[in-house]
Amino acid sequence: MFATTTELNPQQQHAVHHRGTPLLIVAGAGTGKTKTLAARVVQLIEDGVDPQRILLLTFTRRAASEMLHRVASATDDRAASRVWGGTFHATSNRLLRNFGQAAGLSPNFTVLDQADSTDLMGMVRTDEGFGERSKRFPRKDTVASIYSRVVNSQAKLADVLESDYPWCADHGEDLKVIFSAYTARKRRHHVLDYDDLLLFWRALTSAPTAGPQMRELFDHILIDEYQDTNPIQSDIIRGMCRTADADGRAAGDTSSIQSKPTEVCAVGDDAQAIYGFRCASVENMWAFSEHFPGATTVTLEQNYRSTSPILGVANGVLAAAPTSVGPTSHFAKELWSTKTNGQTPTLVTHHDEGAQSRTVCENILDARERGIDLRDQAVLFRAGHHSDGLELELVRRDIPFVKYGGLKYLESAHVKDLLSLLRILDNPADVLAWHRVLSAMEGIGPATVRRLVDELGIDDVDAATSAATDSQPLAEAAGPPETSTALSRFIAGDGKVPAAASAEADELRAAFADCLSGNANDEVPPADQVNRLKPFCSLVFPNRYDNASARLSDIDQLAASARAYGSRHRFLTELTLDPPGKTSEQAGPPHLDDDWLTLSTIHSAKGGEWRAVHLIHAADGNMPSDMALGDQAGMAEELRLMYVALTRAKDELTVHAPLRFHVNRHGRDDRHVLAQPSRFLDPVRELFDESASSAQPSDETVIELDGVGVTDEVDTLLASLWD
DNA sequence: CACGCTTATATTTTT
DNA sequence: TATAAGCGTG
Repeated sequence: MFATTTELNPQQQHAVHHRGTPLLIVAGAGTGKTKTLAARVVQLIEDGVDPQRILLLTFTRRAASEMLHRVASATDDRAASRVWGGTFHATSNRLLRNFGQAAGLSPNFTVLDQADSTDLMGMVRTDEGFGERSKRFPRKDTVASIYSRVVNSQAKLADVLESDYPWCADHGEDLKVIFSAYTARKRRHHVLDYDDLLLFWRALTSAPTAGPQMRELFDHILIDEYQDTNPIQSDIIRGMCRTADADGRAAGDTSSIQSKPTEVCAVGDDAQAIYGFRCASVENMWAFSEHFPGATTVTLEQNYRSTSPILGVANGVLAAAPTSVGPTSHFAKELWSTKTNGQTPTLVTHHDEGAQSRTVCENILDARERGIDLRDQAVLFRAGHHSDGLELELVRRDIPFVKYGGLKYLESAHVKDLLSLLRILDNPADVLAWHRVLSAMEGIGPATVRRLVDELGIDDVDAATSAATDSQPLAEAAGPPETSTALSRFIAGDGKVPAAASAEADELRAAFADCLSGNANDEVPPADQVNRLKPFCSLVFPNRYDNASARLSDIDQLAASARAYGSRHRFLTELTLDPPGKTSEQAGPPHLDDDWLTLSTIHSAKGGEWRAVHLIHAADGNMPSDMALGDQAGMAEELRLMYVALTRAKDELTVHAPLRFHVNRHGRDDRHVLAQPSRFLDPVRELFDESASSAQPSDETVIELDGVGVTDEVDTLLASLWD
């Protein structure tokens, strides 16, 4: 018997043992959701279900590994490792390697991450000549996000433009051109973006042979964070389920025994739906019993995480939502806790951001004095850049931290440079990667790149990849190098480069050759390839970047992480599907004492919990973000974001609200805006201990303050001249 | 044709 | 800050 099963409360037990009909677990924050889900998997295994036939879909890799870790410690490691666990995207990647051929996909397809697909969109944008239009054309990021929104919401471009991008409405026709060129290019080069992973998976579930085969794979499908799935993901789940009357004999197959229906178990909390911007729709959860007839619902309401005072604030925020906000939750539940004694949460208002940073640092050190390690504390915020000021202060005080969310180091230019080198080796038809690498060299610009791509036949996809595909159907490793003519021709010296680039090009040719020098079954270890490519970087970086040496040492870090992988292809794929969530920028690599503070966006903090939580920038304008004002659905999501943040705290909760902050993130101007603490806190203000920060505004701010004051005065004077 | 300069402009969250 | 677009120089 699973040891902790006995520690489960009746509702949790019910969720673990329920069989026979689809199950929806409505699990409030901190109600032991992870524990319950893990216990259910353990129970399934103990009941004799083949672990391999269990699919556990989670929102992040972190969530999957935590859950499977628990499973492993309750059963045995081998069983746990055979469970299919991971994100929708990672699982799709795995399935498409095997079943993708039914959809005409090469098993060696490359996955583009967000930045890659944005870059590709940018290439298409310029190639299609949208640079020189009379009207200013949307930037590549905007184009890419419109595209993704259209795909994920499955809505018409015109409707998306009207509702979400009104300022781009004029470019509807042009966008169509770009989108189809973008799609054509992806197909041509056997490349999939994140959205494709979902689309292809869904399409395959309704393919005549692959569909039934995939449905045969799993007997149990468990989905975590169901409130944050989008319509495509919902289709996928349904498409992966055997129902009583589908497939089986109906499809005319030979087996005389009809397989039992697949059992689905979804877990979620609609009060914590915070991914609407990614087209997640809580409606999936609300419609669960329509999508899965005969479904049973179990509600978990006992909160094991937070003290009553903290829970009181969180419940209050949710219950007393302002009328401008629509309904926040459809499932009735009231969280309660047995941890009835606890500190009253604190709300601190600050004069400005600098004062907030200093106070937070002091609070953190204070809490540590009281016995709360840094690792038990987190600072949460709405947007990645909200921690900028605090990070400086933390570094100044030598407080180690790790930041989750915001810009990741994989997205920094120099890391992408190196990954592009690997990607060329992996898929010599990857024009995007070639483009990046070639133009990094001295004296090579857009025109030369075009010429080289042409001369080397990089864009000549059939020649470059078909050989690889034919020779290694379904194999794990990438195609043998000698068949990829573009790359081998480059190595052999084809492709004239300008004199200024010849040394760099020679180094690159040699490095590529060395990286490919292993034989087909025994590739050069990926870490060694990274190291071999480094000299090229040291030639090229100084022209490209100011701080070349710092960036070069990041390459070493990359080599270190490559060490964990046996093949380059796997390394690249894992990296795009499961990018390390941490930012590289740290206050020194986690100090000797191995204790560090967590900084995180609220989105990335989902599922986390800490003894002390410091929520910063909780001022109107930031929370809710003023971009959501006027949009009911958006406001509701902002409120749930607040709820998620508050419910991360176990023992101590401090909410900080600076009353002045910059209007523009990158603003070189001194413009500030005055704000109130978040309106979401208004109904629960009496549940807080309120105080005004004693920290003085920083010197710079005083100057800025004067500046603003003086400007106002002058402007008023001027205005009086013509009014 | 590359590259270094100048200008205007945007707005958040992530697999 | 970073991206896009335009312009002048070599």
